[in-house]
Order: sequence, then C-alpha cells, then structure tokens
Amino acid sequence: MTLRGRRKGEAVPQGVVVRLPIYFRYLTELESAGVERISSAQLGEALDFTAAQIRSDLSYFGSFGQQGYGYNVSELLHQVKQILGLQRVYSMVLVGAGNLGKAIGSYEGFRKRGFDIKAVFDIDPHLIGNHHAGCVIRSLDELPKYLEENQVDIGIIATPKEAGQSICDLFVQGGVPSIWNFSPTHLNTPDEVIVEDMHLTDSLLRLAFRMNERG
Amino acid sequence: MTLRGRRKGEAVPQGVVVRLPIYFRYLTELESAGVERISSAQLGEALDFTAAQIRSDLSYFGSFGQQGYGYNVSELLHQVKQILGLQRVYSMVLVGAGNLGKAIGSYEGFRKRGFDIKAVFDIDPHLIGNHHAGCVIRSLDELPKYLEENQVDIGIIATPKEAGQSICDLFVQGGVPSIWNFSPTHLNTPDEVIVEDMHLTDSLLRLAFRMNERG
DNA sequence: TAGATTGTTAATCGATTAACAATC
DNA sequence: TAGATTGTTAATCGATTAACAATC
Repeated sequence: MTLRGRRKGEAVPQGVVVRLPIYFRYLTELESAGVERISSAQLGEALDFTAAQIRSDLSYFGSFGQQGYGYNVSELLHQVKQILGLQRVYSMVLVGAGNLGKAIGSYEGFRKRGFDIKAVFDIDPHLIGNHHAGCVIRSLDELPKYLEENQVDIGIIATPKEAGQSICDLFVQGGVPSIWNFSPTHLNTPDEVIVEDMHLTDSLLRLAFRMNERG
Repeated sequence: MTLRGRRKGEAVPQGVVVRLPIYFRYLTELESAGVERISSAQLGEALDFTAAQIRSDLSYFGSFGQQGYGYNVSELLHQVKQILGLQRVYSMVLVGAGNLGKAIGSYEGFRKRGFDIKAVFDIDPHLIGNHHAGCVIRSLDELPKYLEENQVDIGIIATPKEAGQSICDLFVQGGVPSIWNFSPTHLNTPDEVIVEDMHLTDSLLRLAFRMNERG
C-alpha cells in the first residue's frame, strides 16, 4: 500500500480527478450487469485508456487489485466511492428555476447518489411559490437568510451569465464551500472555494473546433 | 506568423482546445462592454491563466497582437471565432425531449452562435407530435430516414444511459460526423467520429472529490 | 505449478513557464 | 524616444507509458 498522492501530501493530478468519475460510472454498470472481476487491460479497452494509466491512477489511493486476478468489481467500486466521497450525503441549493434549473432539479440521479437539493431560489416573481424538485421556489431575497440558518455543501448556479457572479458572491458570503456553476461566466472566488464549471456552450465550441481541425 | 500547430500538422493540445472557448467567452464580454484593447497579462489576470500561456495558445494559430500594445479586442475576438469555426452554421439534431433535452432545445445561446436544432426526436409516444424548440417532436423510428435526407453536422444525445449507445450507432450509421453526448455512458465510435461528452454527474463527482481532498 | 496481472519504477513524452530579443 | 508587450525559445515541470519484479 502506497497512497502516493495522499501520503506525500501531493495534489492528485487533474487527469486523475477527471477519470475517477468515469471509472465509477463504468464499474457501476459492470456491477449491475453482474460482472465479478475485471483487469486493468479490460477496463482500459472499454474506456479507451491504457491499462498502465488505470493502474497508476488507482495506486494514488491504495492497492485494490490482486496479481494474476485483476480487480473485484464490487470491491473496487466500493473503494472508488470512498475515494470520491460518496459515503456521505451532500446538501445542495439551486439558484435559477429556468429550463436548465428545472432539468437539474428533476434529475433523479443526483439524489440517488447522495446529492440532495434542499431549496430552490429564483428572482422571477412568476416562478416564486411554484413547486419544483420537491421544493417551493423561494425568492432570491431569502437566500442569505437561508444560508445563515442551514448548512449547505454545494451551491448550484443555473442563471444567465449576468447573475452568475452576484449569486456566487452570495454563496461565498454565506459560507458555501463549493459551487457548481452552469452560468456561462468565469467566477471570481477566494482560493478556498471550490468551483466546478459546467459550461454547455464551451463544450459545443470544442466540438466545433475539433470538426474544423480535421475536415 | 508561425502557425505552430497548423503548419507542422501537429494536433492542437487538449488544454488549448479547452481554453479557446474561455477566451471567446471573455472577449465577447469585453467587446460588449466596449473595451478596445487588452494585454495577455490582463487576460490572464481575469481568467486565472498565466500571460505566457495565453500568448503561447494564441501563437498556435497566428500573430494577433502588437508589441507594446497588446491585442485589439474586436480583432482578437474575430480571429478566435475563425479558429473555432464560428463563421459557419451547424445543423443539429436532438434526440431526447425530456427535461434536459428541453433545456438544451430552448437555450437561445446556441442558435445565436450558429448552432441550429433542425429536428427533435423521442421514443415516448406521449411526446411525439408536441412542439419543442420550434420543432415538432418526431418518433425515433423516423431518425434513420431523416439522416438519409438531411445533412446533419452534430447529433445531440439527451437520453437515459440505456439508450445512449444505440442512438449513437444510429447517428454513426447515418453519417453524422460529431456527437454531443449528455447520456451518462461512454460511447464506442469509429475513430473518425468526434464525441464531446457532457456528463453532469461526472462533474458533480469531481466537485465532491475536491471537497474531500482538502477538508 | 504456470499463467496472469498487479503496483511501481524509470524512461518518455508533452505541456507550461520564465526569460528575452524584437519591435510597436 | 522610452516604455510596454508581443512571439518564441529553452528550461522546467508534470503526466503518461513501457517494462518488469513481485506474487496471487
């Protein structure tokens, strides 16, 4: 057992962070399908990574395999869940109940994995009072008070870009440690706040670029 | 003028592809705000990159700045648009008219930038015939015929994971060169097909991991 | 046991950065 | 002109891969 990244206090490389959820997703599929064991070579084949990369990624966190055998799917899935922090539940607050906010709020997959939307806020008076994702939509004015009274792990921003930074500031002032940002703007935050961007248009532009790069 | 990547036929590094849309987005904001010039140092400051990285990224495609001055915002924005391929229009087809499909279809930003949803398909008989994103929702059965008769640049998959690969196969068989995949599964495609994944849950899991990495 | 496959090392590959001549 | 800032090079840094001893 080495725990490279952890023991040495080194940051886990960005590439590893990107691949861990991919491993999690595929291992979940394998377990559902009743597959018991898998080798790094098979995992790599299925997910278009090299076997060495997968073994190297996993070895940042421990030794989960067995020579001559490979990995037990359930055991490895359990470990990856622990690594990702899925043994606990996360409370989330959603700001923005437009089309995208509605889609995020109504996706059952998040709740299933322990990510719970506890409250929904919007600035539009026509939406306030409506029910959504099992929550009443509240006025944005109430957000600061809500953050004072409730512990929130993740703030979700699903607003137009104009509102992104100001909602972000409200979250930061309210002590929310992490922000999941769907608003198409770069957020300025203190270093200790974790921001994960989900920029749909950026993704589409990468696709366009890659189409032109070849053709 | 050097055109490093292009002239040498080298692939543009992944990091550059990720940053180009970020530059585009911020330059668009600057232009709207009436800003005329900007230096690589200022761009870096605003977007949390080093100035050297920004100059290095741009130099893959040409020399767009001026010593002692920096970059003209409008001129650089124009160049970045060209680089990304935004001088043309892209025709898209959307499969999946659930909550996420609806959000994608009703986002005006895509159309504004030349990404046009031409048709929407779903497998649910209750949805077929409804109007959405200015299109009638058609039966999935009609997709192959549609792809025979219409030139489609980008296929969007906004279905549950179970349907992802089969919709992908229909797109590939229909000659669609690029796929924008929101279904939470890894797609197997021939090498020449470009796939851009938009996995919401993966993004949320990265956020969870990073929260645990510190705390 | 023989075969298979891990975890890890060292080598390779690629991306980022610091520095600076060129020059507006 | 003097000051500022580019584009590019060389140095550094980090991530990936190939190879293999360890061992189930």
